[in-house]
Amino acid sequence: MRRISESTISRLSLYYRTLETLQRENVTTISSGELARSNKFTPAQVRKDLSFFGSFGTRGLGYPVSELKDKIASILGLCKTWNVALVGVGNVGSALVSYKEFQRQGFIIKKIFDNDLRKIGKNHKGILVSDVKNLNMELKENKIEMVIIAVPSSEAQKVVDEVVGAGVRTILNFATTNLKVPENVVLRSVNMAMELEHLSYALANQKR
Amino acid sequence: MRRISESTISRLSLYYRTLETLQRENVTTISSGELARSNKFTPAQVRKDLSFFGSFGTRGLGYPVSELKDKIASILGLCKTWNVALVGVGNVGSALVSYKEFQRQGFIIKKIFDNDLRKIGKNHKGILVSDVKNLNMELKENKIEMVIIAVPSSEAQKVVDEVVGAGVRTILNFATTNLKVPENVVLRSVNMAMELEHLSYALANQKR
DNA sequence: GAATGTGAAGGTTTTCACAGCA
DNA sequence: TGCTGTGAAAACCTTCACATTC
Repeated sequence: MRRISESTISRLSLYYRTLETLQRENVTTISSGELARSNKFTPAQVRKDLSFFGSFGTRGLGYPVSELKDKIASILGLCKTWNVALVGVGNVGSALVSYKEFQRQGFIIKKIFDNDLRKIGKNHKGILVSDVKNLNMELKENKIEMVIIAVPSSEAQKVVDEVVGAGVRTILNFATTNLKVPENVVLRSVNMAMELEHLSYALANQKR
Repeated sequence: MRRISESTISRLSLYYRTLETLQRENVTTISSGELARSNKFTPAQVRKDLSFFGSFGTRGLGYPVSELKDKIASILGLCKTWNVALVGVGNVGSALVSYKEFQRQGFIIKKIFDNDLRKIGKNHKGILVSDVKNLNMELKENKIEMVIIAVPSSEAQKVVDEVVGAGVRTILNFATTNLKVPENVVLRSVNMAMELEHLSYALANQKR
């Protein structure tokens, strides 16, 4: 299969969300045009995106909401569950543990790590906080497939290196740093600073 | 000026971060090649990006670190400060208030709104929490330029409509919904669910 | 000699436009 | 008739390559 672009995946996420809503409203069929409108894309875009994965629609009619939703779920890997570990239980880490979307998407937080002695050994919303010193060993033992980095920027690269060393190949990063990972590791960063800079640019260049 | 692409703005953010580091290390000059290497871009890309805004380098030498940093800051609007309001002080909102990067980028949280009577009227890290009922009036009175939406998804569109109604044209959204805004409003969403779906896709399609 | 700044070339993504099917 | 699925065209973004400048 041809390599699928990042933007296509992002849009699939959005289609998925729209389809969830439609399903709740008992809509059974939707056209590329309507699906496009609710996300400000073009109908052709929607059809192209979907066409990379097969043909799910009926000519003259549109797409079956529930089937398409399931199909996208399977493309995005939302049917499976993944073993996740969180490193760092500060403000961000803490918010993440209570973030329901996580579970809903099949990301199960199995382990939490921190370096703060006051936190280690205690329970955090039902999950025991382990010493970050045992990271490597425990990641392997618990078959962790993804790690969330929510430590201060200054520590982030060190943690990433250990995580990669333990064989984890998918990382979600919340630190504001340029992290280096080998080719075969997927790293996505939720870079608030960058979002802010986009907004700042928009604000500064707004037509009045 | 030709419209600047989103990706160029994202990269400027990253260059900016690199330049900050270099300045701390007392490096005075940097070539497009070095700037590229530290972010996994190409030298040509760096030069193109910068060329949209002027010519800041010296042929045969490179770019002056401190000047280039300031120049990018001014492009991204980081020299100015913006009046910001936060709507919703749950897990996310709360984490945002303590997020230092915010202030550093010139986003000053002037107002916090919530609909929870237990929170209204109380102080939250030095900022008084107001009733979301007074949103429209208070946004105008305080000359708020940007609003952060950190309310449950079900409420988000309602809040956005009010915010837009009050004349705010820049919104940072943390709710997991497709929000609708008029053409002239800049909306950026920090969509965790989307990030997760990218990772989920990566995990599901990882070559073993 | 070394590195910028930039047209032109090369890629990738998006949109167009229409054949094909319900 | 109405809407999908898809090659082809257009738009957009990235890289190349070199003239230009220090």
